Parts: sequence; C-alpha cells; structure tokens
Amino acid sequence: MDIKKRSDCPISSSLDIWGDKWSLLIVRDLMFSKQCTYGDFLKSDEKIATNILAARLQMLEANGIITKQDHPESKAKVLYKLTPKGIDLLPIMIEINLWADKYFTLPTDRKEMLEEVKKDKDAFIREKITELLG
Amino acid sequence: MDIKKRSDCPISSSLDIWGDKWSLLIVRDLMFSKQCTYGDFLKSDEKIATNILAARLQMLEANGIITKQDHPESKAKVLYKLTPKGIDLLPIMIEINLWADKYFTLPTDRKEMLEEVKKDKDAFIREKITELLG
DNA sequence: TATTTGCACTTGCAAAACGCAAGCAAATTT
DNA sequence: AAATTTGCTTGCGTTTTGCAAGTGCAAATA
Repeated sequence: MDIKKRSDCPISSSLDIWGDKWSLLIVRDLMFSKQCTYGDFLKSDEKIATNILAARLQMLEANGIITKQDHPESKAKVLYKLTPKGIDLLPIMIEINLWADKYFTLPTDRKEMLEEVKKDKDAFIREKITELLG
Repeated sequence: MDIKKRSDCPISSSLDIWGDKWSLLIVRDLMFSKQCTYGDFLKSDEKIATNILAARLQMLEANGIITKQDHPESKAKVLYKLTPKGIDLLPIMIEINLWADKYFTLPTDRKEMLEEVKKDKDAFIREKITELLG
C-alpha cells in the first residue's frame, strides 16, 4: 500500500498516487455528488470491482485525497468526501473534460456543464470549490 | 491493443487511453523535448521497461496521440512526436504540475517553468503549443 | 425476539499486466 | 569484416486485476 516514488518529477509523483484507471473516477464521483457511500461508487457505469474499490479508497485516504466520515443517519454506512487536496484536483478534471470534449462525443448533461466552464473557467472552478468545501 | 470503453464518461474514456502509470510520462518527455527516439524515452529517470515502452508507444500511436517519423540522419533511428491531439494534453499536464507544486517538493528547473505558467497561463500554453506544432 | 435484508468490506482464484533479463535483426561505426 | 548501436521482441516469474462468493455488523421486518 505504500507508494514508491519513481522519480522527483511532479507528473510522475502525481501518477504514483492516482495514475491508474480507477482513482480519478472515484474523485469524479465525489466531485459530482460531494459525498458518496461505498455502494454509491459501485453504482457508477464503469462497474468497479469491490476489492479494487476498497483498495483504491484506502490508497486515496492514505494519501490525503479523501476522508471517511460517519453517516449521520446510519452506523452501517460510511461517507467518503474529498479533502481540500482532493478538491484541488478539480482543474485537472476540468481540463480532461475539455480534452475529451474535443475528441469524443460527450453525453448531453456533461456538455451542458462544459458550456458553463467555457464561459468562465475560473469562476466555475471557484464556485465548485466553494460548493465542495462547504 | 484495442480499447474497451468502460462508459460514455469523458473522464473514463480518457483514462481508457492514457490512464496508466506510464503514458503521460511519455507525453511529458515529448512536451519537453519536442521529439524523442526510443532510446531517449529509456533514459528518463523513471526507467520504463523496454517491453512496456514498446506497448505504450504502439497504444499511443493507435489512438492518435503520437506519430512515428523517419529520423533525418539515420535509418536505424525512429522519431516520435506528439500529434495535435497529443499536444492538446498540455493544459492537463500543466494542471497536474500546479497540483503537484502545491503538495510536493518540485525540482528547481520545474519550479522555474511554473513561475512562468503562474504569470500568464494562457500565454504560456499558446506559446508552447506553437513551439510544439512548428 | 427472531429473521431477514442492506451495507461495507474480505477472500479465493483465474486472467491479465508488469518488470527484468536476454535475444535479435537491421543500420551504423570502427 | 567485426563490433556497436538502435528499436524492438520473447520468456518467464511476480504483481495487479477482475469476477464471484463469503463475512460481519447494523438496521429493518416479522
């Protein structure tokens, strides 16, 4: 579970943490939903395996990207949220969306969000960060 | 070698192509050097294995991120370059650098580059894209 | 109170990906 | 002609992934 840094390069160090096929999808879910239970992640379209999900959640928590919280209504549930460090991944997420918008066909709801982003990227980021922190 | 799209989500589709520990490091090398030979990639600090490098280069070429070219001075060498689609990954790359700058200690040369980015991000991107295209 | 359901994981195992070392053919250098 | 460089490929052991099933605890239901 401990990360081995391959080099001092910031790109490399970042990928050491979340450079796999699943981590950023977990972050994505938390940016759209603000908070998710274990089961919520499993409902996503990509159908992550339960053992991989558990491993990734542990990894992301160990690296300060997400935190666990007690669910206010049930002791059986756990709430996962982004930390400020995780929330700071938003600009990366947005740029990925913009890149994909140029080279793939996006679902309509995502296209609508991107229209807002294109109008005023900085404002969109500021607002979203406030929303996620609050 | 063919990619299976896990969902219609743009983040997911992007990660299907370059969402692994190595692909963006290859793109990074090409953004810093504009063009690289197979051997150049092997020289990078992260020490990618030769079979993995070959597989990734093939994958990135199949997905239109990079192209092969004859080396002007030697038939034994091959030049790899970014396509426009690959060059468009620059904003993502920059945001990763900025995120890492906040949470890691960067090497000094990278810090200098980021100073320029922080002064005027859009200008930096425009200039870099022109440089890579030309 | 007993039982079933829901939720958050864990475990077992086969399949795929990775990583190291060695090998190989064509081009270049000596 | 021989040795070296370059861009890969191949074998093979190790690690990671993915699927299915199982476990333990909380909560709802009977």
